[in-house]
Amino acid sequence: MKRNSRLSLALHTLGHMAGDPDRMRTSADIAEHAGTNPVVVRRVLGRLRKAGLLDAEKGHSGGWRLARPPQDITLADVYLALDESLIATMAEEDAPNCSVEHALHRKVSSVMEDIERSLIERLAATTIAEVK
Amino acid sequence: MKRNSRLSLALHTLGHMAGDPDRMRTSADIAEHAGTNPVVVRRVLGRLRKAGLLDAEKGHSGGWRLARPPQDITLADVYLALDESLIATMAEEDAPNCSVEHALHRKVSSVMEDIERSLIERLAATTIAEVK
DNA sequence: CGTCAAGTAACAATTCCGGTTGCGAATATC
DNA sequence: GATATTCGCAACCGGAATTGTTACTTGACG
Ligand code: FES
Ligand code: FES
Repeated sequence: MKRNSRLSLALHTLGHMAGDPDRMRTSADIAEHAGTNPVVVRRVLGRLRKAGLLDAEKGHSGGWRLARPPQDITLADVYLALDESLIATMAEEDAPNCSVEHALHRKVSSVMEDIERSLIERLAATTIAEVK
Repeated sequence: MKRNSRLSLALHTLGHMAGDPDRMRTSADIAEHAGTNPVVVRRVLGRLRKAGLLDAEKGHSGGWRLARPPQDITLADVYLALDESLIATMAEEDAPNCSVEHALHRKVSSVMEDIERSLIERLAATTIAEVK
């Protein structure tokens, strides 16, 4: 349901980087490769940097590089770094007095949490070094 | 203004209806109960009608009613009737020549499909008669 | 025939997201 | 030190999607 190209961009870039981990790439290079804008690249990759997946350096010969060996970065790491559940969360409780609404919310939320856990488990089984 | 308030509205209404299945409710009643607009209600419930979950009748003493006993309507029925996956689908393939993108897409899509199946399975285990 | 309610189309308001521009901060090269 | 390069960040624009609203048509009931 989510219309989000951020995960695609992040995975694509990391998958590319995994093929030559020592090379430094600028946001302009990455943007051209991915068909988007350097600022968008920095927005997305910035979250991966804060999560410790990437390092960024400014100035001449600066750019982006993997912060860890590619076989130590799983798809779940990327998913969690972006902090945007692909699983829709239920709306918050509006009518706390009604048992129907309460039971529904609890039920659906519980299912969603299980599903999200399961998704992360599945994503954690693959590293970006395996997707080339 | 939450994205995806349709499922909430649908489940809330059906849960309410399950408590007194024979009573006929107008979209105006339902809208007031749910804090929204009658047209919105008809939009959402119309999908459930097309899926065979609800019956609607026009004119005097018309309105909405469950088409089946509440214990025969599962949360999965509602979810599928609305046809809006809570699970994000991967973007389309843009670079068919690149093995990295292709492998990524296949991997993530496969995980997502499994997760969606699992979600429907979980939702199918609960009927709207059980959430009161 | 008159009333009520669903069905539907059209439009406005809101939100979300990617794209874009601009500028400041940091760092390498000269 | 001056200059060029690159990230960081804030602000804004434009398109897409969703919800709310108005208005009208269709059909059923008394
Ligand atoms: S890694 Fe980008 S198109 Fe192949
Ligand atoms: S508030 Fe609607 S069924 Fe309780």
